[in-house]
Amino acid sequence: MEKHTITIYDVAREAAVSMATVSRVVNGNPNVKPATRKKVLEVIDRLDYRPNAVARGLASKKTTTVGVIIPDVTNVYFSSLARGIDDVATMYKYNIILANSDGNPQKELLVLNTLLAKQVDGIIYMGNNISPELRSQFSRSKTPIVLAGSIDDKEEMGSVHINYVAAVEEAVADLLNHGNQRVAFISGPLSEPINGEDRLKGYKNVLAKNGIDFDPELVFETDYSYRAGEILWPAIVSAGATAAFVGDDELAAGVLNGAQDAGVKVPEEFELITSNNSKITEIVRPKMSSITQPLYDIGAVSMRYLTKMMNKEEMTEKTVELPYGFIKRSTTK
Amino acid sequence: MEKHTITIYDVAREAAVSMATVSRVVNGNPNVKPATRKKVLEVIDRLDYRPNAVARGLASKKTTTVGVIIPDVTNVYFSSLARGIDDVATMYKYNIILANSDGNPQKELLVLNTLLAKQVDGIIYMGNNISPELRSQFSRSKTPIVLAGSIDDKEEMGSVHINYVAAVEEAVADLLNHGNQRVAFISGPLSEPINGEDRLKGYKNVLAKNGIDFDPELVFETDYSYRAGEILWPAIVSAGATAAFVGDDELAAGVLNGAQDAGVKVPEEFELITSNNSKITEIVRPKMSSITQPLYDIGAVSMRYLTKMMNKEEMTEKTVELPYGFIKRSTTK
DNA sequence: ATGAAAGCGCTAACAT
DNA sequence: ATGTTAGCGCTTTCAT
Repeated sequence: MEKHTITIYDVAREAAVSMATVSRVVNGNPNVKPATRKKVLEVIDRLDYRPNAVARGLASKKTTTVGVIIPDVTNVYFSSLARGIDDVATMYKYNIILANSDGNPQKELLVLNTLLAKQVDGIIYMGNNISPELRSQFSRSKTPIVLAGSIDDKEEMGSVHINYVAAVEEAVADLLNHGNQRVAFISGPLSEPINGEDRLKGYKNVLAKNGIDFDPELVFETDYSYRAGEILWPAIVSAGATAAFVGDDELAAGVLNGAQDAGVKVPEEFELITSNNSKITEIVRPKMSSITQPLYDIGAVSMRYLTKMMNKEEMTEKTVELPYGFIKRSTTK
Repeated sequence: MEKHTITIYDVAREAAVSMATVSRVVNGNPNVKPATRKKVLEVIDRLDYRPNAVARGLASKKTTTVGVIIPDVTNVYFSSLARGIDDVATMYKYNIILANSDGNPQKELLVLNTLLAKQVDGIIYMGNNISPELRSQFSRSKTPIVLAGSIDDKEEMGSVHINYVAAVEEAVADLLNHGNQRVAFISGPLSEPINGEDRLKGYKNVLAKNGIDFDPELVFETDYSYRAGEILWPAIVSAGATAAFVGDDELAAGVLNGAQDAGVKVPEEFELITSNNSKITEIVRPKMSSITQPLYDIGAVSMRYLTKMMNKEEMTEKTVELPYGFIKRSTTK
């Protein structure tokens, strides 16, 4: 005999109460006499009853799960955010559905749709380029959404991140102060607002502040891989750069090793500052100086922000800006 | 006026058919006249109808989501597996609920329960130490489970991984062939079967095969962090080791840098082989020789295996063993 | 090929 | 404090 899955009904029958009462004790509703609560709890335990979250979700219209759109879990930058997200999600009794998008607009759209179909209570989006279609889908859906570690150039959506403009200004200023006249700006796609808007703006700002002309030859647009950085050295040399700001750690590690493999002394002959202070910065030699971002916290705060939205609390600010820092290691003088 | 969410009922009414028919076209049931199918599809499009996956799940008892228990997404080893899992999950129309456990038995139990409450169709477990309680919960539940990149010393559950014993044998044999008489065995907790059983067995096997006595002083049990490796050097020196097999890449990077920071020439004075061939192996200098494991594939195959279990297909083997390899870089002669 | 109707397991008024 | 009952939105026999 196949023993059927036991339901709230079974518990009610065994405990000689109504389903409503069982539901109340399961949900911690205070309107239950201690004696009955105890009785119900015993039956639940005896029958090893586990509430069916799907049925619950259908009846209550809340699934206690949130969707997380991530470019690639394999990338420490994103996985650090994801960890922060999951930890506070757990804290608030939520689970996360994690979906990789590769930053591909098509996949993002697809993923968003299945997430909405699954009735997630909220969504956290990571990615640096919100396509127009995605944006319109976002605004059309009434599901709360927050951007983690990403910026919305249109500033329409809730988001948490650091002040990238100011962080880069500070980093490049340091390089300038060491006497470098030609500082390279190395980043991922400039089409991504975080690079093309914020970081580049910070770079131009300090240059202007120091009376140095902006030279397009010093900006290197590439992809985020280690390899991309490694092969960049010849180009950097011919541009005459003596220092560089790099927008990604893996990329920076590539640049660093590329330079050293070419016999260049770091930081004596070439200085470098990277952006994310991930583990890699301490694993390479010399260890890399870096802007510090509270990655875990960005994820955690994003999720916390989302819980507030899901509770329909009033949000004072659309954007929450977390503090960044700067750690000097050995790739800068 | 609040416009209510549109349901299958709305579509049925607008298309002048029954809900059953709408359900059929949505689910690709062939028993629908092309004309009606077309009509329904048009209405679906016009109304922008999206099937509610929760309701579907309740009615069909399948949620098309699988749970993934992961020690820490932030660790590339695991995130690589996760990526493989997600990719094939997507391929088969599943989503994954990702939950971090920190390898903590308590959390694992908690997570497993909420996963089961959410009625996931299957579970993929990563972790190196299945507690007795967890094991009993696993076997009690009728939800399919597979272990990814983990071994089950009891061999009761489906799992996919490489042959750790053989891989270590080969790695250490190489070190021995280079004339090293004292090869250190450095790994995470020996309480984890993958270390204490498999890897250590491989280590002992080659030693025996080469007529070398096993010396407990040469086995270093520590945790998986970079830092743990970095501070290990003095101990390695006093044990008189001239080479080492290391069970984790971050740990290995630490050992490598610790040695070099102490002025030791690698590989001339000290050789090292690591285990996971993650990005880190190429980022440190010298680049590390490593056992190669198809991490992404292990994840992918695990998920594929799970889909088969969920379809109740007959599995010939409980365990699927993927091929490992070996890549010589510059930390070995 | 299509429809009618009975659930799936639970929550949330509403009533008592 | 507790019970009754009507859904939640869909799938799935069973008829026709």
